[in-house]
Amino acid sequence: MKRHIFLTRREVHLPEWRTAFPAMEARPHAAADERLAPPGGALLWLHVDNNVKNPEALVESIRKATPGCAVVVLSNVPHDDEGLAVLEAGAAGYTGALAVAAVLRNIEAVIANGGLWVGPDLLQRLLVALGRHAGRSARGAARLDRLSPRESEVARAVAAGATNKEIARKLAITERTVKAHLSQVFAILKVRDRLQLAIYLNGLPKEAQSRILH
Amino acid sequence: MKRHIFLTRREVHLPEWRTAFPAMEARPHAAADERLAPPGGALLWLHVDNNVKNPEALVESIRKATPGCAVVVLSNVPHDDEGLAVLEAGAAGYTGALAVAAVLRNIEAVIANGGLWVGPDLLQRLLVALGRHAGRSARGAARLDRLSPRESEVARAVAAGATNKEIARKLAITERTVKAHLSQVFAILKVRDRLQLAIYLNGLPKEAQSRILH
DNA sequence: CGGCCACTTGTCCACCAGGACAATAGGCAA
DNA sequence: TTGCCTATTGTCCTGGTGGACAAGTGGCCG
Repeated sequence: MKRHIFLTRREVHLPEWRTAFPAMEARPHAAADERLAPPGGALLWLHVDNNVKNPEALVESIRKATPGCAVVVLSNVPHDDEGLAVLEAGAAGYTGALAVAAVLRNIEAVIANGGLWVGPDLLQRLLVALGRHAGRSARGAARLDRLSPRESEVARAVAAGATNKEIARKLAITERTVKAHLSQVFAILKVRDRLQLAIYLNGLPKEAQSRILH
Repeated sequence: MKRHIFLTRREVHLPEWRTAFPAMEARPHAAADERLAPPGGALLWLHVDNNVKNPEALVESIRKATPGCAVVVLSNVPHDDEGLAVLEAGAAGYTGALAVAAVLRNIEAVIANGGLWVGPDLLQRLLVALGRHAGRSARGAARLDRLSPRESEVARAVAAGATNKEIARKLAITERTVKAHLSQVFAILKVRDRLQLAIYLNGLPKEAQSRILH
C-alpha cells in the first residue's frame, strides 16, 4: 500500500481527504520542510492556495528533494494556466482541493500506472489548442513506405524526443530491439544519429512524412 | 455496474480484456452494426487496427448512434496523431490494444468520473507543444531570459544537428566549454537534452526564436 | 574597489547511444 | 521446402553526453 502524504497549511480539507485515504499523513509544508524526505514511492499531495505565489517552483523543489515520489497538486482555485505550469514542472497530477474522495482515489490509480492526471477541462483545452496548430495528419494515404511499421513507430518517437528506454517501455519491447530498429532507420534515411533523424523528420512537411513513415 | 461492450473484428485480445471485465460483451463492428444502439451509460471499447482507415470518423458515427455512451479507442498501433484525432472526434480515451487489465480498469474509473484518458506519452507531447506557446505568455514569469550570445551559438549548432566536438572546432573552444554552455541552455529552456532542444528550437516560429536566441 | 556576469577550462563519473559480431521465430512467396 | 523479410533479443565495446564537484579570467557597473 502506498503512503499518502498531504502537504498543507490549513486543515479544512483533511477530513475529506482522509475519507479517500484513511492511512494518510498530513504535514505542514514550509520551505524547510522538504528536507524531511519521504521514502521513495510515496504519493505527495501538495495543497496550494492564493498565498502560494508560484506553485511550479514549489513542485520542482519538492521533486528534487524527494526523487521517486509523484507529486499531485491540489489547488484551491484551479486554473488552466496554473495546472499547465505545475505539470510542466513535473507534477503528476492537478486538480481542485475540493475533489471528492473517489476522484482522489482515481488519481492515485492513474499515477500508479505511470499516467498523469489532468482534469477534463484542461485536457480539452490542450486538445483544441494543439489540434489547431498541429494540423490534421494526412492519414489513409500511406503509400510507398520506406520504413517498416515498427521502424516508423520508433522513428516517430525519436522525432518526439524520446529516449531508447522510453520507447522500449512504450512499445513493450527491450531497449536492444529499439536500437536494432533505429540502426535500420539511420541506414535507410542516411542520417548518423537520433538528433539528425529528429531534425530531418520534424523539418519535413506532413505529406512527405507520410511517404516515408508508414 | 457499467456495461462494457468491446467492438472488434478479431478475437485475439478478448481473453485479456475479459480478465479486466468478466462481464464484458463483444461485438463485431461493421458499419451497419452501430445501429444496434447499446443502452446509454455503457462503455464502448472500439478496437482499431491498420485496416481501419480513419478511426476518427468511426468514433464520430458511433457517438452519434449511441448518445450517452463513452467511447474508448484501443489501437493496435497506437500513435500520437491517431490518439489526437480520435480524442478530438469525441472519444473519451485512447490506448493500446495490448493494455493490461489494470490499465483498462483505470480507464474505466477515470471516465466514470467524467475524465478523459490520455496516455502519458501523448499527454507529454500535448504539454510541451502547448506549454511552449500559450502557457508561457499567459503566465508572466518573464524569466525566460534570452540566451547569452555564446549560448545562442551553441544552441543553434545543436539545432542544426552538430555534436559537441564539431561545435568545439567551429567555435575554437574546448569540448568542455561547449558542455558548459549547453548545460546552461538546458536549464534556461527547461529541456533535458540536446534532442529535445533541437526539437524545441526547430518547432519554434522564427520570431519566437529571435526572442530567445541572440 | 567589490560584486556580478559571461566565458573559459579542468577532472571524475554514471549513463546513454550505436556499431559489431551474433541468434531465433513467424509470415509469406516462389 | 527454401529463402527472404520483419521483429525480436543477446553480449561486448567504444565513444558521446551530461551532471557534479571546481576554478580562473576579463569586463562592466554601482
